[in-house]
Amino acid sequence: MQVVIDTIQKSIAHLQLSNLHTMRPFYHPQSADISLVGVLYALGDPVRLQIVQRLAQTGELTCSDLDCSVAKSTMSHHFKILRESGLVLTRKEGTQHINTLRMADLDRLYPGLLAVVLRSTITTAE
Amino acid sequence: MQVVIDTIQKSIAHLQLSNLHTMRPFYHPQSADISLVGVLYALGDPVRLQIVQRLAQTGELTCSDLDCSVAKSTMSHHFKILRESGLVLTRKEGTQHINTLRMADLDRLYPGLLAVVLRSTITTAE
DNA sequence: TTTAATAGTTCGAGAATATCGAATTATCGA
DNA sequence: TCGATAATTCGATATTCTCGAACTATTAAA
Repeated sequence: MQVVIDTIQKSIAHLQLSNLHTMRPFYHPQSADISLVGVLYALGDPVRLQIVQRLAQTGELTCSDLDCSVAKSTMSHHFKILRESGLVLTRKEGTQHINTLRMADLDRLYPGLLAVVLRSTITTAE
Repeated sequence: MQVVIDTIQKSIAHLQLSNLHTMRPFYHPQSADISLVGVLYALGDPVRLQIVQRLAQTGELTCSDLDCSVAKSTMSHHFKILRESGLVLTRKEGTQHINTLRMADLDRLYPGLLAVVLRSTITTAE
């Protein structure tokens, strides 16, 4: 999956130049480049699913807002995958990175998907 | 994810005894044991997503009904994951294993999920 | 009843990905 | 400037994926 994403990113790298002026430090796919399989892949992990569910509740989250049963570096990795799959937007604010759900994009691309995921808000994060 | 599934399977193994008389050769989770994260994990692979999409179109599929760009053993592996996540039911018929979508179970557990997945039937199987 | 053919699984090795702790970068405040 | 905080990157180990080869099971033919 990662090799797939890498390939996609490389092939559309020139399109991302238009985002430079916004100074987002990380790669974020444009709406048109958010693939269903990539989103499902990102959601198919207990930790990441929980992140998304809590993001929907709280609106914003930083890496360390969670009671991390996993290491900090692993958390960073999970947020990277959420970001690069198009689920999450990360912006810098001081020393912390604030993440928000890309609700609008996702609802337009895959209407109902997040709704299903958020409906079962039982923390099935085993 | 696999370690998670293994743990679940082990912990509920005794419950599966009630299915013995149906002579299904493989592990199939009972409806109550189909987890959202497991389903999303199963769907988060290009090959498996395509399998599910084609299953919805054709109703039934065997391992070799697909133009496999992947090896036969890999295909078997993918069907195993679809089966053990609860997405697919596999029954033996002669020498072949016939797979069907567990539509009813999934629609009841996660209404709308398959609909979203099947709506984007553009074969985005990269 | 052998023999061969078909469908699928299992096994072992190498490639890819995940997880962790340690080291590094970046920003803010004293 | 010097720490403190937040998060990423790096290197090593562990898990998972993919493949071809070998194996099992079932059907059909000889």
